[in-house]
Amino acid sequence: MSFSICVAQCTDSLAATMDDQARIMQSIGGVSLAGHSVQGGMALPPPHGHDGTDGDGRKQDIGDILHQIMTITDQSLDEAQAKNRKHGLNCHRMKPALFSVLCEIKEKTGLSIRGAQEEDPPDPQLMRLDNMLLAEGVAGPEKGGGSAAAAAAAAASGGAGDNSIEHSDYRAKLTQIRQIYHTELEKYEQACNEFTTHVMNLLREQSRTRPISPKEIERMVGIIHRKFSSIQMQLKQSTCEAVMILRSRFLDARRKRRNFSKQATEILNEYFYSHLSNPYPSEEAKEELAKKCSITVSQGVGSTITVSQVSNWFGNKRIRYKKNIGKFQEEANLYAAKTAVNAAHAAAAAVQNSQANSPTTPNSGFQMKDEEFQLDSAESKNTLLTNMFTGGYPAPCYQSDGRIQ
DNA sequence: TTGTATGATTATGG
DNA sequence: CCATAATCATACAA
Repeated sequence: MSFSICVAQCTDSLAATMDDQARIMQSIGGVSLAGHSVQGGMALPPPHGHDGTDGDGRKQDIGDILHQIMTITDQSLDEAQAKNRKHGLNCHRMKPALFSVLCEIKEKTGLSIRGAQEEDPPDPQLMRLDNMLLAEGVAGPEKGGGSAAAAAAAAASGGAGDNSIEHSDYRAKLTQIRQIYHTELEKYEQACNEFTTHVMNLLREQSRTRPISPKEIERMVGIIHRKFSSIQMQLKQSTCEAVMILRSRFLDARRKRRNFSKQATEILNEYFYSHLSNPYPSEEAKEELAKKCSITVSQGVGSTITVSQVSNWFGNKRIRYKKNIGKFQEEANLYAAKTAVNAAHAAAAAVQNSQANSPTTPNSGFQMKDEEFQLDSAESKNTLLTNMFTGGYPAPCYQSDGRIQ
């Protein structure tokens, strides 16, 4: 959004408003510029202390003055040109009288103008935008905003609180948006003030020639402020859009799956199968696993792995292992062998042995929560074969109460 | 192109 | 809040 355009818009409409005023004065004042007639109700007051002998000439006189005033208004007070005429006007003997007349007219017309647009209910959309910006941490206080945004993002993503990489990325972008928003807002504020002062000066200047009540200046200021706040609303709107886009991209990125590296999977599997009887790593264990996975992957292409990802992995692994132990048997044996090697530093012969029928071979089942999850050793040995024939799952025997036999 | 593997999300329960 | 189960959506192999 171009700032200068906004100002231009504002200026335009302001000019239009002033134009309107001039027109209103012209039409309501009921004075034809030729000075031929003065309409009924709005008749000019009789000149003080004078009889009407030279009425025609005076009417002409007044008409001239009015004409000059109108011209000044219409010409927006071109300084150099109008100075002399203005001076002349100000010193004119009829000036005070005319001024009071104009004031009176103004008083009457001003009421209807003011009455027409007094109501100014807080725009519901603006409030919505404000609320959203506040909630997203764009409009809030300085550093609290960042954490508020993080909290909002965490809440939106289901509470996975600590995937720092993507989070910091998100936060950085949000901060950027935030900064832009604030600088723009400040610019608008400043421009609004400048413009208001300018207009007020202008009006004050004009008020020496034509009657402008403080109420009217107030009204004008109100108009300007409304204009600027509508511009601000555009800014807020586009900021909201930016935040939404950022967030959806953030969530999309999270949703977009990237497989873990070979090493990471290996580490996780190692832990899983070596703790098969209780595959629930503690918080610390998860942290350690996440760190280990991230380290081994750091020189590669993959991203780092977070604690919540480790949790996801174990959650998926448990359920999938449980659902089809047969499918994981080979893998289980492999990792069992691996851990055996790692733990005991055994000789190659020992490895062969353990692969065949070591006690560490995970056919002993594990405890899932409260449910006992046991597999018959006979069945276990035949699973691969079973799969080859059935091509499907070896019928996990769910009982009516949901337990697995 | 299709089926499977897999990481992430959602719904539900304690 | 954590676990399971179901489901989504993509990566990847065949």
